[in-house]
Amino acid sequence: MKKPHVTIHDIAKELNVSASTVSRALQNHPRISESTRTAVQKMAEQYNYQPNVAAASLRSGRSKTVGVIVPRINRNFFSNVIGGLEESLAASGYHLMICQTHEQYANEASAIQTLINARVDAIILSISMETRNNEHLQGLMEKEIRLFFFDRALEDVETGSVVVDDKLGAYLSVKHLLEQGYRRIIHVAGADHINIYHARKEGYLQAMNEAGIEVPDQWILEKPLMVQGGEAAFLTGMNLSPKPEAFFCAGDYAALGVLQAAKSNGVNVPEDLGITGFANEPFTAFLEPSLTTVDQKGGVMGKMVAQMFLNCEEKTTLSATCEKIVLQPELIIRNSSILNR
Amino acid sequence: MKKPHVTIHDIAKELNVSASTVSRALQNHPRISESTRTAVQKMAEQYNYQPNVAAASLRSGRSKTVGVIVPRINRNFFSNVIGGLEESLAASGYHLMICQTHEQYANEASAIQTLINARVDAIILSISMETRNNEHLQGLMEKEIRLFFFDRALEDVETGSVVVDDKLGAYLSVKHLLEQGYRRIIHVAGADHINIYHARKEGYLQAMNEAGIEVPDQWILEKPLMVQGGEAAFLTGMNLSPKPEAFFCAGDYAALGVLQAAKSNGVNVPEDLGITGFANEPFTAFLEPSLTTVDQKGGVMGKMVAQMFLNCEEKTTLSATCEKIVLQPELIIRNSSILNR
DNA sequence: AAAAACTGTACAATCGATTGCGCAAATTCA
DNA sequence: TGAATTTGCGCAATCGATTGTACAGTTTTT
Repeated sequence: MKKPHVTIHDIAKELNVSASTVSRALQNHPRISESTRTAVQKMAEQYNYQPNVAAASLRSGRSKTVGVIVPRINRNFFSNVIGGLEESLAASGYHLMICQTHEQYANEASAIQTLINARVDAIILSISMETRNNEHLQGLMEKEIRLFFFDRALEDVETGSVVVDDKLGAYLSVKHLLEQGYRRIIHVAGADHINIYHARKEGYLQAMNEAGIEVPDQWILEKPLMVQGGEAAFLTGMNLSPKPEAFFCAGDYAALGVLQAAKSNGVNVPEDLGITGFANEPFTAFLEPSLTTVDQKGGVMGKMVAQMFLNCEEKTTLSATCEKIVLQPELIIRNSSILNR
Repeated sequence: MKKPHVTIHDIAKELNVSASTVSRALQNHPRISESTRTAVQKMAEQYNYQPNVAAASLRSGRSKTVGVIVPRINRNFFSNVIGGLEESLAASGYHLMICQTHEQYANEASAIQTLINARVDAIILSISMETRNNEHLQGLMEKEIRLFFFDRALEDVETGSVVVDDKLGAYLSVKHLLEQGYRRIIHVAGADHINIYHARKEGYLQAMNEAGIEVPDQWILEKPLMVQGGEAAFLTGMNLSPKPEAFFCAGDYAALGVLQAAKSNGVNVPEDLGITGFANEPFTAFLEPSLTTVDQKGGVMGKMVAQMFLNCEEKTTLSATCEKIVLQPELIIRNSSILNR
């Protein structure tokens, strides 16, 4: 007893008008009389008519869906962004199609193909660690699919983006450490070719520079930003002499690694060693000591990208798509970096 | 310089055959000769032909997308499930369309409508806290859209589901507490009309029962499973006399609330009070003491639902869709529940 | 009053892939 | 050799919505 979907033809037949009139009435086309318009709309309501997106998409070439590509969907930051995107876009009748790259370029390229194939109206992308060029994005230009970056962006692609001011976040974090009295501050850095990690390093260097502190190369430890990377950084760093007084980590998991290593080596945090992270992962609030970190405003970021896309859709000008929004990060000061003296 | 998408007609023209031949060749239709088949496929490859999903969907009525509805996408468990789903389904050429309910029935109903409207091939659902009946699911039957539940399921709907054995998880957790020597164990429970929370309570009761412990009503505290709920439960529970010796919480955040309240009230964990949670949120490993909890196998669950759906797609029998898979949860024993005596 | 402009609607093509039907050529069978 | 079957492929309808064009009837302009 399958009830088929109601079509405009069903409505048309019921009202003795043509399907095109129904279509126009539903779009509030000016050339449809008030009376038939309301009649059609009432009938559509009554039958719970839902337009067939496939048909509309086929004809119009626009699918009312947006593709989202993230490294991993189950990272707190990314799922927050997706949450924000979903809220804003669903309100305007758009759907989300989600792909993960697992930080691999090949997956990213195939996700792009998949989404082109699905005729998405736009792609919202945060590039993988492996991504260093934009070859895989060429197809989008050819097919005139809009592209937006968030958080991790390729510098040389002219397109809209919403990022957080990573340099500022790092700067604030390091400045805070300096104000607390920590001087010899190690930076546990991420892969330098990713814009955000590069920017975090820059912020670190600027803060140190302004404080008149020379940063030797050994103070910058590029590591995988995971617990193990943090542990490794701790061991390497604590072998220096004089010993470092604080670690500014470009990621929370690395900071966690440093913290755990410090504890198991009998180093007191924050008294003997200050630690700050980056990302405001939920667990950071519950660590002991709780971890100072930088919030990247994932939800807000998602909403802003959505808004940027929706703006572009309204004015059909395909230009003006390359607005670049930079959000202010928020330094969240917790116990891992507070020296009471 | 927009390059339009390549269609079967382009390929047909190039090879001087008809579009239908191209279509059949690409589907390995038996009535197409080996030679033209390979010629078509080679040409399709060369032109990087991608079928237009909208057109295929319109004609065939199947969209090659699956709708997923979760309470919140940025909860660790749900994003793990989605990750698992995405991996398995992408491999078979399916896309995911994701909606969140924010635990509200109205949102769930409208998400269903949205997905019906998008002509998804199936809907994979974990119901919201507010959902108590299946009225909003009726439309799916009429439209013959397959439905699968994961984790949170409605008992009275005949459809496939993958859940974790919540009762067992709770049982194992409470049994572990009992083996450690804790006797007066409070249960911080979730809303009882949700199958999973009901099952966790049952597991608790069974373990207590087997240990010959009578559970007075006051030991079961139904609270919102968040930090505040845990704090409230701690305060209520510790007012009992004799004082409880452990808290088994139906959620990790509630357990965190209990833990924090215990600490700020000078109650030592695990010496004076054992605590266990449920869900294996990432932060639980980093608490002090680290929190004993139950892992729900989110990634595996996602993969299994995906597999169940794919199996149904193969054999076009619309029956046999109501297989019910129950996964074994894993008790993760950490420091918050270990009494060394 | 004739011409011009506007209103309201229908017709039909279109988007791209799928598929039932039909037909000719090739092959098998009697 | 003629009939029956099989093979290979094209034609044309179809899915449902959109949209340019046409056209009759009305209203406005000159």
